[in-house]
Amino acid sequence: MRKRIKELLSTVETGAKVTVKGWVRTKRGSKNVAFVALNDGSTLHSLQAVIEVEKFGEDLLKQITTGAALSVDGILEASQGGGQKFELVAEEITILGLADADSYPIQPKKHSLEFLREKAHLRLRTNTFGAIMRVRHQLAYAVHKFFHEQGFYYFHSPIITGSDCEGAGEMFHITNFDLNNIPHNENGIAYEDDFFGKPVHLTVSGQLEGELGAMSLGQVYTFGPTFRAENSNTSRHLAEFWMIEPEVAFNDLEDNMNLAESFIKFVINETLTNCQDDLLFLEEREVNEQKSLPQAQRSEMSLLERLRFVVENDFIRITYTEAVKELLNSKPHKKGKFEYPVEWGIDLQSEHERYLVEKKYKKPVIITDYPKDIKAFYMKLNDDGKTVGAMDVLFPGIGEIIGGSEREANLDTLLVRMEEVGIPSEELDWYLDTRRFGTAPHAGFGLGFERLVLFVTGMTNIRDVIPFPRTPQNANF
RNA sequence: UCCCUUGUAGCUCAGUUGGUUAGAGCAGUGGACUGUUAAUCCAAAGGUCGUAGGUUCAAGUCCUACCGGGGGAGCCA
Repeated sequence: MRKRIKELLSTVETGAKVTVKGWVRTKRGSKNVAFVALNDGSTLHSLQAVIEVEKFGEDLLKQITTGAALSVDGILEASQGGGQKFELVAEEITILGLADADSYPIQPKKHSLEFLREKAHLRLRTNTFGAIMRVRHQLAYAVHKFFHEQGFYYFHSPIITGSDCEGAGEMFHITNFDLNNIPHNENGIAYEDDFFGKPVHLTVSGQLEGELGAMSLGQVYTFGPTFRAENSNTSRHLAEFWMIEPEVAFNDLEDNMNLAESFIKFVINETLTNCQDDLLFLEEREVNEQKSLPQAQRSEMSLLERLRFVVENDFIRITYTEAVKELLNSKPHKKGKFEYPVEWGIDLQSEHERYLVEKKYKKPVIITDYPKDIKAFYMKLNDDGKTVGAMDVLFPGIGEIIGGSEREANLDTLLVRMEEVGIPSEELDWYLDTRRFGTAPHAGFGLGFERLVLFVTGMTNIRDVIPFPRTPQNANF
């Protein structure tokens, strides 16, 4: 019977006859005996198969190359060698699939992440990407677990959206028109002849629909793919990414912050308890990676220390106004080190956020109550008339990991804001109905799933924490 | 989109102020080896130096453009 390696390695029982199927990581050995590291993806660890050369013959052994798929029947025994607890003494070997050694690109050696990015379909077979993907899964599972246990409902906001005024970024257009022959009428493109009868796009946010869910089911969350057609070429942006957006009726900004903080702590803690091997491997990987960096650029804490630190410490909570005051009093500002000048009303730049998070507080920081002019129309206008009930959660190395707010519940105030920003109210009539009928305070936030995975894995490029990244000029696989 | 940086063997890299036939490690191939741990040892093989122009007696090296990669910025999650 086939056993997964993860199961086998957690057993204490030797002498059992088992079948293992997996892919060859390395083969080594001498004249009489060969050792094959088999990995089946269930765990970081490979199982060493011990193969008597005489018993199986040179011809079979030659076919066992890095990347080949094997089925091995054998006896699980305590290992004679030092590198592992157990090994599988082979009794029968079936080659399920060959991997031509000349052309298989993944070698048992260190590859650069850049090279592996070009082989995204095969990089998943490396220790690093196996670990990342298992952690990613654990985080996704933890997201559902957290919300389910807190009484939230998983709410499926649409991927295809017809509202073209969400203002969260450039949108991808969807059409069924023959692009070489787009129908026109006197007003231009004849959208009424297209599939949906009007211009439609891929969603840039499920929030507005999420609010409808919250204003009926009480508390909901979305967790789905999100698309931005921005020409962003950075290590923190993807054209297709996964976003988590909880929305809670009757919550205010403070509740929202509490939810965000406990949520992040919960999901990180789940990986600490369930992904120890993978996290330890990623921690080691990071240490090796940073050896080539000057001391000043290395992280002060190891990966696991950072994760525990986030779980065990309260996030700093300051208002935008306090943050600006802090920046004005900071050394880099006084010495003129900031590229962008600081004054009340500006949108905080990366360098400002970095200073607060990485230099000043050295903790996750929640900044609230931003000037209304630099935030979205749906955020609740504060009593001062100048700021809104927004909150951004900033993480070291990542920047903004969460953006959220208490929503404007008052219809008239919301209409004024929409007019100021230039969003025609007819476009969002359905959304405004939440304020017309039984409006109530409510709040929510959006969390970029890949940014969370970045933080937990210690990776530095967002293209390495999603199986098949989509970025400008790149949609392979 | 802007700024910086980079492109040499399958991979990771070296290649001096421009100078003769471009090197190494790893992988792969052939062989050796008493249970290996990124096994080890020996041997042969592997290159249009990103592409196109230009400067020069001479270009991997200098200049220009384009293409690809990376980092930073903007936009954001």
